[in-house]
Amino acid sequence: MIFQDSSIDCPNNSANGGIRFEIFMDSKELKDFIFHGDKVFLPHVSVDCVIFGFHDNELKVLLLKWKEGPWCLPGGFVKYDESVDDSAIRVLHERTGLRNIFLQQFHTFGHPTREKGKKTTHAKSWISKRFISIGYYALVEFSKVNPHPDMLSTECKWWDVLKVPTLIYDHKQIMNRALEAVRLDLNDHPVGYNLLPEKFTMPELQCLYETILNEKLDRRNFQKRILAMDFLVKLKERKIGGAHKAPFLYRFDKKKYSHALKQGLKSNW
Amino acid sequence: MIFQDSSIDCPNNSANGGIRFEIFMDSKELKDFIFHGDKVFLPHVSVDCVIFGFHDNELKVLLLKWKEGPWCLPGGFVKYDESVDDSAIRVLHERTGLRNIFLQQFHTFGHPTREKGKKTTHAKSWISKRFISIGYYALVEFSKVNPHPDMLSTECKWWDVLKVPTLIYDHKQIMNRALEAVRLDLNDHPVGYNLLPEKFTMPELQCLYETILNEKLDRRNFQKRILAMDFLVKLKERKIGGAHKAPFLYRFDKKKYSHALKQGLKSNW
DNA sequence: GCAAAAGTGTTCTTCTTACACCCATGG
DNA sequence: CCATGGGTGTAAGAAGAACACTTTTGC
Repeated sequence: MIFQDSSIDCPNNSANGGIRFEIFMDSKELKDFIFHGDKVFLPHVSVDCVIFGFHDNELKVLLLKWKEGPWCLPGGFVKYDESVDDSAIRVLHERTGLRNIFLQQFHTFGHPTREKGKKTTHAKSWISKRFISIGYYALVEFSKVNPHPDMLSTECKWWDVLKVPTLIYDHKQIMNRALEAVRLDLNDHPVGYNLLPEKFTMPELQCLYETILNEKLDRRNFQKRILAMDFLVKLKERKIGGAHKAPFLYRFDKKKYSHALKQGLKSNW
Repeated sequence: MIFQDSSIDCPNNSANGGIRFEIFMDSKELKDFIFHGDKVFLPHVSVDCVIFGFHDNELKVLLLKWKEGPWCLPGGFVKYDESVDDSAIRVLHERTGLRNIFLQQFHTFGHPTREKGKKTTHAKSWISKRFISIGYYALVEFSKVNPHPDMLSTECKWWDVLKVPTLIYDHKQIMNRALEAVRLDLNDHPVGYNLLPEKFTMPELQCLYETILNEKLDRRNFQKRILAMDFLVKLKERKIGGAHKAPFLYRFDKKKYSHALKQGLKSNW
């Protein structure tokens, strides 16, 4: 897994202050990109990011809508001197404004017909050629994201993973594969730090797990198991305001959480 | 995982009859490859294969030795109309003579300095440029392999994974990552079909697992657990000729084995 | 006061681990 | 005959699954 610094903290994520969206805004830059992008980016290699968030008890995925076109995953290209991981980090920052995101490479998609129906209006451009795409998934805190379309898109918004529309090329497969990867990773890595607010309740955490797994879990067993993993701190406070009995708040123990992330856990949901 | 046809059987693997090693043999072809390979292959993308075999109670890995150079993993490039998986399949066939091999993509390596010390005798050639490499591992039956160097190499031979020499670039890391991937896959996939002869004994299978995991396992518990997975068939015969009590022979139940491969198992070694 | 959600422990079952004795074979 | 490896089963411990009652709150 990748963290953009050694801490799991995200000190620069709050609000949008100081974030430079390094994207091309006008059509001159778009033309430059299409006709001269190969001066900057490696040909034939792209990065696609499946960005997951959690909101309203739904697992969300951030999608872009192409101008007069279908929806797709946020993606990008690899600069000549940039690592592939850094490309994914850059894409994530450009689309969400976030840094220090939990990012994981899960598969590389390289079938020659994966971009079926690719339009060839600029057939000679590097961009109309075949691309091999390296898939990453990210887990981000929904409320901190400022969705931002790229120069090819008009819209950038969250979709419920259960209701995503038709996606371009093989992007639906990529998304499903990312989901599988997240579910598998749930077995040996703690999840939640980047998906939940700082303080959260046990039922909220359980709902997150249930949503990712798309399956109901037993309340008592869930609590026992999560607490046994020993990376939560139970707070004195309860969440007030909701109907019904006020649940306790918890937060992650950053140190233990990081350790569990690196170390791995033995658990099967 | 990838099988080159729907069966896990390897009917074409025995001996070398009819295998066409599609490699370049003389220096004209080598020159063609260096200066015009980019007409055939995608630039900047390569495939590296970590080919594991099992022999003499050792986990082996197939390595190539470059002319006047270090050892490296067998690798190759992706043809313009070829899927990345097929490139790996092609590399495997060219180096081992085998088809229908168990092949698994495990990670893509894309750091810009991963090929540290890359020689630039043909600095203008596509081949001296930066490459992003897609890692595959393969599990093959040692005795059926006919190691075959490629046009850049003088030697192709098996090494004990515990004794591999210094490898070029980041190939040692790639190998170690492949080992991790195999060990993880051991948790939810049966292993052995492509590593052991058709008939084998329980101690042999256990030795395979112990070698992969680099850890001793309890004889009785191993047997219970493996048999509970229900993809072995116990034969009436025993293995004769060895010293000591003759152990029973087993074979894989092809149907159940394939099913377990697709379905996954729940097990933690 | 009632419906809906949250707090909390115990039992049963299953899986995992640890462990020992007898048997066959070659030298 | 003995050293070595192989065949086999059981008992204890750990982990997972199933499960119920009481409390709090808003309406």
